[in-house]
Amino acid sequence: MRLTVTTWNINSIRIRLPLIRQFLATCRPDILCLQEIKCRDAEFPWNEVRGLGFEHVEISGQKGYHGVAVLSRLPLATVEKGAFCRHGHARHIAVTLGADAGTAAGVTIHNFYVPAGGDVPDPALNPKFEHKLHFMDCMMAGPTRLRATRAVLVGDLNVAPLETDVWSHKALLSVVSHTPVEVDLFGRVQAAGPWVDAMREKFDPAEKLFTWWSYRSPDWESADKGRRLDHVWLSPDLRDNLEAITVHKEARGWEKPSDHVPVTAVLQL
DNA sequence: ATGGTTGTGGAACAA
Repeated sequence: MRLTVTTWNINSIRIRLPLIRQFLATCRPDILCLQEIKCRDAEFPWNEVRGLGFEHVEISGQKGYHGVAVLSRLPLATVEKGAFCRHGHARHIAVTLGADAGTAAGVTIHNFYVPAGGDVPDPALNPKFEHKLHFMDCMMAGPTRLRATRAVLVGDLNVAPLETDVWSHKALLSVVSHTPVEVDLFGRVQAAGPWVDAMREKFDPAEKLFTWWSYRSPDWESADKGRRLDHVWLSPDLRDNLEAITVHKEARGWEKPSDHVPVTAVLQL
């Protein structure tokens, strides 16, 4: 069977429902992982989301900020949330597909929203940056250490690791998301799985590849000062099951867009 | 070096 997984930082699910509908008109993933839903569980548009065809919905929400959700057409067996974050932010949810999910049964999907880290790239001066590093430390080696077998890890990881993951490597060396300390730690988190960078399996690492363009640039497309902050990682046993990756860049140009675009992985299981 | 925009919630904060 084919398993299709999309990750999308939606930047408020309540005002972005029309955009999700627009996306689903051309791409109908089995699993849609959302970040920055920005609502409490009770404020989540449950009925609308079920109306979109996702019968199985798990969310970790909080008031106003952050928040992650997994929307699934396939049955889920287990759900975990709340790990990795010292401050109790809603930044992670993991699901395992149920025994009745065909050959995808037992696959685990981690959905992450790693802290952005503020503006100053110095953990001694900026608590948000220190928290970002701590969060990644927990992903790598914490008590809730990830087990990378039959697993997919997606989300807004808020790090652009490669020189080609930013519009200008030189210009962004001291900009949070692309600093050497973050990139180094990001690499160690990836190696700890170990995890396969699925996007770079399909897109030449020598080519620029972005998933986010700031709102603060009205001419985002012509300026093209993007970054690859959103990621799809696979456990190594699933590397050969990866059929395709799509970066839905067109979504950045839709009406009232998120600043992030969806990324979709197709696995043949 | 600065400022540029968006969302929540109704000021200030996060991104």
